[in-house]
Amino acid sequence: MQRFKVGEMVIDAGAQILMQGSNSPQLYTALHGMGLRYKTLEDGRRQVVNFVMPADFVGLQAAVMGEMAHSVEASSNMVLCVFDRSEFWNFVKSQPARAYDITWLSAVEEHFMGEALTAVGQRSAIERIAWAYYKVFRRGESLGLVSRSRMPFPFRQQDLADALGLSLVHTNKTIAKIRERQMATWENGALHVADVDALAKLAVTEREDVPKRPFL
Amino acid sequence: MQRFKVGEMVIDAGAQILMQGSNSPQLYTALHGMGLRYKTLEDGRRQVVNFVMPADFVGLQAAVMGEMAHSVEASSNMVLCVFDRSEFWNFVKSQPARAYDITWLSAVEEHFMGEALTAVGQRSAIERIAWAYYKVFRRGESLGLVSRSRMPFPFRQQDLADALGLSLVHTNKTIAKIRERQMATWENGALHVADVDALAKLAVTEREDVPKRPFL
DNA sequence: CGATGATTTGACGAGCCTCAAGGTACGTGG
DNA sequence: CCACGTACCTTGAGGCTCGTCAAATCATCG
Repeated sequence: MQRFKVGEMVIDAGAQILMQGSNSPQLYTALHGMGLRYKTLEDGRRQVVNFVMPADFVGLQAAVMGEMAHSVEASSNMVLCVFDRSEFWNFVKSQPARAYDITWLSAVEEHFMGEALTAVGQRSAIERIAWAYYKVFRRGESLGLVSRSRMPFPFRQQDLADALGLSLVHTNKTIAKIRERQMATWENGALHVADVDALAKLAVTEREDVPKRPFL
Repeated sequence: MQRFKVGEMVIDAGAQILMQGSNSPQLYTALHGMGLRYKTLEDGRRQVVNFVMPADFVGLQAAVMGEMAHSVEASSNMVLCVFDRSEFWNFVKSQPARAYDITWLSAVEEHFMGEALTAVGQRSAIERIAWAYYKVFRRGESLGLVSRSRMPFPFRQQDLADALGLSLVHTNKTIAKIRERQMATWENGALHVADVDALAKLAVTEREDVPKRPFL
């Protein structure tokens, strides 16, 4: 896989990595830092579709479907591993095992989107936030980002609001409720989870394993 | 592809095809009729994740990830083309072009889920229903199911409500509004679209092409 | 024709959104 | 070092969208 690594890219917080509708010649794997995937409607409303964490693959959609259906931007400073798309694609096409990995990635992503859809469609505000905290935290654990129940979570409340289909104000008040219940706090870009089980219960989720992702 | 066809399966309306959490040895392609994909929470809430239409592939998730993340059931009588999973998988692995198709399918599905998430997360009730109508209708067109602006849509209002994260009652009232606005009607299992452009505008969508899907 | 399931309608209340203002932290320039 | 601007978080008040409850209408079917 290293053969197709073109280089590393360092990105400042707030910078765009990929634009909705674009067809970039590069693919990336996040190495450090976190970011956002989001779609924008014509009238400006924004849906955050997922958070980008280390080991995530970025740009697959453009590679497969021709153009990106969402934008990607950095929320913290990030380091990305850069691949050349055409090279990469030839490689994948010639190696069934790799094609399988790609499908796998896509399926995992789809699986997550289904869960997110369920969260936004069915859960109340407090359940959604508990769900998001829980998901993020479990993901962080599997990536080794958690120490003493704390992990970096360098987003704004507005980002979480846009991810969960809530207003900023209501998100803020709901975060406060979860803090008061002593389940989790989120301050200064760090998420501290005091009671994972309580979170999971409030979120109405069964404790399932975080799906492994092939690392490219 | 035909080599791996094990047979055809005829299913009555209301029957389960796949269960959430199961790991069926079969894969299907829908040939006739329509169905639902949905996830259920422990407390009974249900999120309809997508509608199954002819040419849709069913069971890919279980094939790739080990088990289904959602259930699938028939809403009308259906005819499915049945494949044996293990055979199928060997075949795909040995044929890069087919592997590509599978990846493509998965990517298209992911793309749709992103749109659905955006709809449920950002749009108001009437926008969501307009969006759903619009999506379904365009999809129907591309499948040749539409004649004189009508297409079969054999679902209950409860199904649409669960797809869009709305209550049954509010869905019903919102459907009535769209009917009053003379944009579309939905009665007796058929969707009649009177003004596609008005629907698209109400839905705040740009008119994009329906992604083609490889047929297996 | 009763029984079951889907659609429809009305009344009422709650959850969430919008508007508005104030607070805090941080960086920049005078 | 302080004034000022900016970005983000916090809090309060009021109102609208949407959910819940309830019951009526309608269709299908044994």
